[in-house]
Amino acid sequence: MATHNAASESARLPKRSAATPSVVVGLNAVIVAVTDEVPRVLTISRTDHALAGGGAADALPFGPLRPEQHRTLERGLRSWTRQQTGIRLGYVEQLYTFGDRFRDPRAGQGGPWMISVAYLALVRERQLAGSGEAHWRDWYDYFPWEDWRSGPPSLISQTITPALESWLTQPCDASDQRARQERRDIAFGLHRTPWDTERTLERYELLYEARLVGESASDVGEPTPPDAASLGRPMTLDHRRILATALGRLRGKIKYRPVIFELLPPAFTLSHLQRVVEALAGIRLHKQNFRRLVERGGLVEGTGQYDEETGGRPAELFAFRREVLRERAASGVRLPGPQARV
Amino acid sequence: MATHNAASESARLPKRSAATPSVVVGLNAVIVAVTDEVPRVLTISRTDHALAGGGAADALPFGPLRPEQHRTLERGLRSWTRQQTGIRLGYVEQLYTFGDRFRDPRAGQGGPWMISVAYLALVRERQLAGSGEAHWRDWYDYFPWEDWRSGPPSLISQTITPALESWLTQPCDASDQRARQERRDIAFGLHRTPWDTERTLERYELLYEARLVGESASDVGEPTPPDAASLGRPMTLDHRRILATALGRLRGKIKYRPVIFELLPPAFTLSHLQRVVEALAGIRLHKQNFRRLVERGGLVEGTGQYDEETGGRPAELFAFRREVLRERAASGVRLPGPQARV
DNA sequence: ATCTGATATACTCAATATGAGTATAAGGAA
DNA sequence: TTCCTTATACTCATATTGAGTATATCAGAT
Repeated sequence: MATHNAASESARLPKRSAATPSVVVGLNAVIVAVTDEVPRVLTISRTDHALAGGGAADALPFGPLRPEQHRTLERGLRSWTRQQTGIRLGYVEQLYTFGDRFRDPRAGQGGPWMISVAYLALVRERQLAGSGEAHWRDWYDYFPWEDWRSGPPSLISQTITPALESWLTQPCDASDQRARQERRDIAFGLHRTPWDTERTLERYELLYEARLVGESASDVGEPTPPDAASLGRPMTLDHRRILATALGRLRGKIKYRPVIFELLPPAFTLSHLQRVVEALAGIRLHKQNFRRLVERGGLVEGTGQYDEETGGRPAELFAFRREVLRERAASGVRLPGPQARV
Repeated sequence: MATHNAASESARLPKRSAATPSVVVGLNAVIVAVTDEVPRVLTISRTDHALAGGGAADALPFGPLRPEQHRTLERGLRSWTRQQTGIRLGYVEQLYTFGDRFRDPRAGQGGPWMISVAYLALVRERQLAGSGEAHWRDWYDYFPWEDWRSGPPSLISQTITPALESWLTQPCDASDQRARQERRDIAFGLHRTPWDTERTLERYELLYEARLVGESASDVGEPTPPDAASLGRPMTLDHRRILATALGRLRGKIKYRPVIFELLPPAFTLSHLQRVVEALAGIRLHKQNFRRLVERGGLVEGTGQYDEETGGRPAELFAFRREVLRERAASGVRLPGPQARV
């Protein structure tokens, strides 16, 4: 079940090709797995010359497109990923193409421009090989404000809201202030606005714009802001922005396409399924209703086998029903609003 | 309301930058407007040297990224569009990056590789200036099987289904045959499978793979297939594939984000709104329920003014409620299943 | 004036879906 | 056995949907 672009990519000759300067295309992978109720992303720690002081920072698996080797963008991505992490990707979907913010500091203004095509990949296991610099990390290490499974994170009320308060009042223009306030309320679910699990990118971009995360300062050569340490691990360049995009996309996608099963073994209990969904969505769900949804929706079928390791009554093992791809409609896992833990 | 990447693009230096060959990045725009219940897309007719025989074919507005001029991908796109069509784009969102299928026939194997970043743009008016080769065209000219507003198109039962039947039986392997049949049924809503308005790309790709559309033959240098004339206007290279992607994405998006208002004037009647949604979705909707959905959902508010030109009882003019962006959730126009015309 | 044919808008009603439970079943450990 | 744990079944009020019917208000014909 790869992306739909397997045989569908393109190009077109420019009218004045002689004048067109070259661009380097980078391929980035956000590789996601869920184990032990923790959504993990594969990152690579290596010294980053682009950072002031040459400090180490996490990066996504990355490599430039090599037209002479890679037959397609996606193949190029798979090849780089295998080289750097040892993982053979299964489900892959294109996320977004990022293109204008960073020119490489070493290359200067005359160097080639880089755009990067980011992909989201979902994997089951977490075997790691490759260069040894690759690590699985809890993605809430990068976005601690996104995990509401134990209720609203105190980080939001303690740190983020106050810090944004001063950002709000920066512009003297009253209408700009109102616009900022509205953005903040929508993004962080303040003032009667509900928390929207999918607005991950909006939230990260707001924090970036307010100069609260590490990257926003280092991008312009300023010192690290005071709250940056509590606002998640920083990443190289804009990789955290790419990660935020991936998180939001995945949270949205599990609601209407059965991609969640790409993260699960062939047989699983309904509780296991629910815990994986909750890990990704960052909220708790009502157990009985979740079962009803998933069973009535025909997403799964019982296998007749049982998992005895649950610590209580044994749970039946279920399997994904592939026929659901035909029956369509909302063949994902619908999520209700967040639910506080009892 | 531009895309969320306004200040969010990226790059990363390759490990071995010396060895990295250059790639040319093309920018494509799918510009959509709806007038008189017809969804239209802006295309450019010009002689296409890439086609065998140098025949003319429709193309999407296109231009290569010029790093020295364009500060971002999106700005490059806006600039090319304005040059070629005279249109200043408003709402723009990135669609997909296509990358592997076509190398330019003129450039040969040694030439630069092209990838193209496609965007979807929604506009209100349809003023045209520019080079004079730009035309607004009914997008169902390109996808005649996608318009179900007058019931299931006879094209599907008369032409497509029989033609796919012979494609089905080509592979001798029985399991391949079953897989093809399932793909066909899901894509075209055959055999108790419902018609899914969003599977536009799957449908086009199926027809392409079955060598029924003009492009699939000309891409491999074969003569035009017999049914190609009835299966929609062909386009240059893979532009029709890009268009199919755009159509599917837009059909999906109007269900959960209020982008539809980008296509409407500031004040509109509910019937007008409904006709625009129907034009895009390609299906008819139940009028009373549509009103209820849109009003109860708080998407619009009455202006107190009336349109007297309806031919019946005057209709109130409504305006989009921007506050809905805060209230979120399903702030689009939900679509039920298709409904046959009476 | 009023009838006809439009379209717009209001209201009804059954079927279904959802949110939030309670009740019962089946394991292990004390 | 009792208690604790997790799994699964069932209930029920409320909200949402699909599919109508009923009424309002215009233009133009009779």
